[in-house]
Amino acid sequence: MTTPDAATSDATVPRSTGARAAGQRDPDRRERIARAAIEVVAEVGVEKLTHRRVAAAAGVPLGSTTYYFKTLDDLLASALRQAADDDVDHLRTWAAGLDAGGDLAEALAELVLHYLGPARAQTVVEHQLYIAALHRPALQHVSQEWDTALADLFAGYTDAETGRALSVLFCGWQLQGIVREQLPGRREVEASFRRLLDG
Amino acid sequence: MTTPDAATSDATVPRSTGARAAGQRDPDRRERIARAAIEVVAEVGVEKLTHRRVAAAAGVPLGSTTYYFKTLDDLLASALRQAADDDVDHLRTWAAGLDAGGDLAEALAELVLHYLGPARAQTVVEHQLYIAALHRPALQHVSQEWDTALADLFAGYTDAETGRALSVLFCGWQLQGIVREQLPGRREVEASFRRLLDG
DNA sequence: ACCGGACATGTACATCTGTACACCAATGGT
DNA sequence: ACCATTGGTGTACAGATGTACATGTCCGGT
Repeated sequence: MTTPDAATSDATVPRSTGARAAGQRDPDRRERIARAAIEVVAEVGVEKLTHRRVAAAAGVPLGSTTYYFKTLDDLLASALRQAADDDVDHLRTWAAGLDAGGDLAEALAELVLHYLGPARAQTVVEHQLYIAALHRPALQHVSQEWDTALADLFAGYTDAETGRALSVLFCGWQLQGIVREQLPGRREVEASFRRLLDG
Repeated sequence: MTTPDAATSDATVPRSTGARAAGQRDPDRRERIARAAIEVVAEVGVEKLTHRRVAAAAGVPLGSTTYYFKTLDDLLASALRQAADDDVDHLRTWAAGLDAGGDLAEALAELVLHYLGPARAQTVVEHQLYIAALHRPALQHVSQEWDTALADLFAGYTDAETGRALSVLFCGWQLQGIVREQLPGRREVEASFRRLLDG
């Protein structure tokens, strides 16, 4: 990220002959760029997302970013959609690995701590998506789908209304935990979920 | 907001004589500018916050914004601090007006709906603050204070841990409600709070 | 009456940004 | 063997932006 060497063109050197390795097909390029954009958002925030930064992070020239994404908003939207999809996938595999007889409150607490610890970057991006969607109608549908998926997933173990309540509490823990340097206690998180489940 | 007439200088007209009404003291200026910044954040988001936009919204020349706030980050930080303070004030008066024998779950549900309806702009700004703080250490302290105040307030009616849980659920409802066009049902919100309280 | 300093403003400027576009390279169909 | 199409890249450019600063204007102290 702190290496402004490659892909920071805009210089006026005519580059003697042709480009180095142009014309080679690279089918993953588009996705690589989108994923680099996610990385940038996680590290510096949406407000600092620029074509050039993404290009540097992806290791591609500036032109590539505008070739695959007509506009910056387009790039942002694709990146956040990608991030949301990845996240839902992750949640589904989590659910699949959840053993049926286990304690749901305990599992939820663990999940919260996972998202605030090892997967912190993912959580950060997810919340940036939420906020970005406030002023970008094209993204509202994406973030709504995300928390609907969350509620549906949780509802599978209880009922629709409880599922929604769990997802709300879950989001709350994520939001409050993400800004604090100290993580909430596992016991307390678990207890809060249990209260919703026992009600 | 859609009137880009005054204070959009940067033109090259030498403005015949001196400025119109310069030198006049205006003690509220600083605060007016900060409040205009809040307005801008609410309307277009943090990523579009610029000196010029704030100047236009506040009805002051560009120079004023850099006079009172050395840097843009400084302006943003002051604005968000201001917003958080206003919000805490609002919460305290809400608490003061809450009659002791009343139903807390009902009151909380009403509060949530208030923040998603009439006071939607305030909620939007509050969440932008949260997200902005992620990459701005100077702001982390502000957002932490805000949700601590929330938890303490709620704890006054129950106990510390319940207060925290209520604040988490409260934030969750705010976050999920802010992106949806349809508000959550009062009954459902109230029920979720009641579950936490009865646990 | 005078003056130092705070308030306030208009303007200049280097820099960054989004985006357009002309160009080059490979591929696949005929 | 040819060439149209698509993938890929470097560069240019107009506009927006943060910020500095010279200048003007008023107030309070002496």
